[in-house]
Amino acid sequence: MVAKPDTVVGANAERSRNHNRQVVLARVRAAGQIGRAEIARSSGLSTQAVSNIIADLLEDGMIAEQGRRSGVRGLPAVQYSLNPCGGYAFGVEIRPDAVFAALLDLAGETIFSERRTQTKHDPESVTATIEALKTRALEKARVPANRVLGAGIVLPGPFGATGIQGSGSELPAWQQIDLQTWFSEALSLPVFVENDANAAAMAERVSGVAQGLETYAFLYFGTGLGLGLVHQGRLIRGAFGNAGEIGHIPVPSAGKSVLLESAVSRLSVQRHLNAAGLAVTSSEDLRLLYASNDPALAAWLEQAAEPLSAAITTVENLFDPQAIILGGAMPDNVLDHLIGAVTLTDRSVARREDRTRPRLLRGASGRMTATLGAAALVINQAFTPMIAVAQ
Amino acid sequence: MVAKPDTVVGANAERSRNHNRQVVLARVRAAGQIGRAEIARSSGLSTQAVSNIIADLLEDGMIAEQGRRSGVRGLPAVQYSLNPCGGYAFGVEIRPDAVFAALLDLAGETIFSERRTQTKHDPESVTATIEALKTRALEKARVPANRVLGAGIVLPGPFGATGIQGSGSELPAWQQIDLQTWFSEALSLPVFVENDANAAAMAERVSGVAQGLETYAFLYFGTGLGLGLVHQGRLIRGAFGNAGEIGHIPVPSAGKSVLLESAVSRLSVQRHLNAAGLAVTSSEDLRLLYASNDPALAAWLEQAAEPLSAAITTVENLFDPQAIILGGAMPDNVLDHLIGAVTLTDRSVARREDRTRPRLLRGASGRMTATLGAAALVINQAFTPMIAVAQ
DNA sequence: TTGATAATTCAACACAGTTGAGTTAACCAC
DNA sequence: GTGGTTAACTCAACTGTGTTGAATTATCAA
Repeated sequence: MVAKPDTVVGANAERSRNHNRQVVLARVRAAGQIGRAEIARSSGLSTQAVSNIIADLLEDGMIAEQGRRSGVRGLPAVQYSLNPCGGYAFGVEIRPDAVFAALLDLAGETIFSERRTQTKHDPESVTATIEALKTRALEKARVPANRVLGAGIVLPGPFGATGIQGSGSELPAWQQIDLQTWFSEALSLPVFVENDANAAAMAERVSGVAQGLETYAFLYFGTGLGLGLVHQGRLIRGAFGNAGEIGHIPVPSAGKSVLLESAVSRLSVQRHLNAAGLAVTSSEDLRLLYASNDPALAAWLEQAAEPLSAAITTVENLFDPQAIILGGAMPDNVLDHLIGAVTLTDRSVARREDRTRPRLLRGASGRMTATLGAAALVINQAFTPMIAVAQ
Repeated sequence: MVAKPDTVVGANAERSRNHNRQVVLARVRAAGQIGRAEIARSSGLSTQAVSNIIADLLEDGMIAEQGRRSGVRGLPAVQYSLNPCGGYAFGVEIRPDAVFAALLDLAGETIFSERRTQTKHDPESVTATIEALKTRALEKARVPANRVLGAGIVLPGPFGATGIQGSGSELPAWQQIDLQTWFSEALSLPVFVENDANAAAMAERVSGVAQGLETYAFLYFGTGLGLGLVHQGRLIRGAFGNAGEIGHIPVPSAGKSVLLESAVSRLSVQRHLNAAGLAVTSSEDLRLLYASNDPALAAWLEQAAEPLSAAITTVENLFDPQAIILGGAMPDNVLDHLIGAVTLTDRSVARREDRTRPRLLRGASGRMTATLGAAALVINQAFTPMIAVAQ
């Protein structure tokens, strides 16, 4: 994030109402179908208050009536559920060579996505592409502009004090820019800026395998290796917005200590395969290579197991998540192999009797994870009540 | 924590007011001295609202008037500051052999502390000791019972679904108990239950070296080795309340991968010294041993540097804290040595130009850290606005 | 001395949630 | 079926809390 720390502010009528709308919306979303009285019970609001808010949300098209529930005594409760077309989120992922965009509805469904190659890297050119993509998305999906709740912008971290942080970036002009303000003005929308791993984590929560999870971690294969940490439905960004740089942690590998990234990452596997004379550029290449039982890839996977296991153990014990998700720029079959190859130690707080879910999951969103995640930031925000958060 | 997840609830007049009181109180505390208009500006409330709340807080004795500020144009602002005797927090640490208790005032000053040896370990006996300690604390410090804001109870984690989790604990009876309810009834106070590392982290925030920090980590030498994670002023507990089990992470040590706890912990140093024929039981023993340049201790410190450095690097990169604090059951000279021996890598998100603080700090609260932390949980809570948090 | 500046208060007001009584529609037992 | 029970829901009066804008006050600066 752009080091603009969330700031707690005071409550007033307007902010309270907003907060309560989000509380109600979150309950509707979590339940799928729910009646007003039940929302009231679980939210600490009176039925009357919930009734008023529900009327509001209905009028705004955010929810829809679903008939009455029967089978129990008493007046059957009118059920409500999310209205997917009640709001949309625009997501953008800026990569070195291209810009990806996606439009999601409230339910997290992708209703538009597109990739644009990007040769010019100055802020103005990239922004122009993004504006064009926004226009096109709304047109193709026939979504009125005022239904768009916000835009998420994803770019590889880590971030500096304001813009993107140096470290070999070819984009010095970006470093001077307050990204949130910049894009907010360009798109006339509330904007959320995030790194790829964090966004990917949110993507899984909004439409992937992390639905219903509140506390989990996402190990993201991207440029490097990142970890998105979600705690009680909120991203953990650290003091300077650079939490989750898991690629930089030391892990054991065949009797030596190495950086995780050097043993387990997209770059690592590519180097390894190159050394074996194999040119691999896309995830599809990797998928086919794995399917053909390539020995060089098998060797890489073999060496990756130990450091990856160590990293997983570390995350489990430091963060105690409900699950750890693996995803990003790796084909599903490779991810599945890695998940199978990880040694889960018993000496972990994640080892418990009352567990109902696997400790490791494969991400559902594939190659577009981070782009969907950009939009997911907006969706998630619509369901995350929090009085306060300046700007 | 006792796996009772914080739940966001709806806002109403009463909860909003409470929230706002805490927002104002937090501003007063952070500033030391501050006027109403300034609070209003920084909190998003109107001056009038702040005025009303300040009047409330004054009446409750939580703050005190401090004269007017001059030197600028306009009506001089009346300054307010915390009134230390406006509220007190009772903290209890339950150890296998003893019970520690402390009473802190609002400013975080310790105004009472005591240790009681505990031979009986059943819930009733321990609770009786705690009740006795509470009575004695209030008497000795001349604090009226209604000024006590709450009690913090600290016991070594990890916790199970309800009570303490097994793992060799001699206290099976505790496992069936909902600790928060149990102690809340016994002490007639709001109660916060936490593990030692988390409590220790809070102690530093309320009266130690973490004052003013919002996001940091505390490496706690206790029974094992724990990590208290504070993110934006709130503890990170993980999904099941067992985040921070850093003792279980694999780290490199002389070409092998070991668990951090086995190389860096109180138990580890004791075993090492025992093997060298040295009997060490207290921190004071260790302090003297270090002061006398004992070669066995030096050897232990030597071997601890590599694994500890790896752990520090891991925490920095996963969590991106403002600082990492070392403390707990180790004498200051040993902690200082360890801090000096850690290799801080440049390949860390913690390496930044705009840094004003050391990356590593020594905890200020010594041996009582966790006990003070128990009380600090209460104090911190009084300054942490959050609409919602069921029970 | 006078004007500018900024904190503070006052009083009317608006907003949102609460309360308690009353209504409605289903289930259940006879 | 009939009538009692249950629980969701609505209505209308009410309450608590923050906001607004004008008036007041105290200091600085020219």
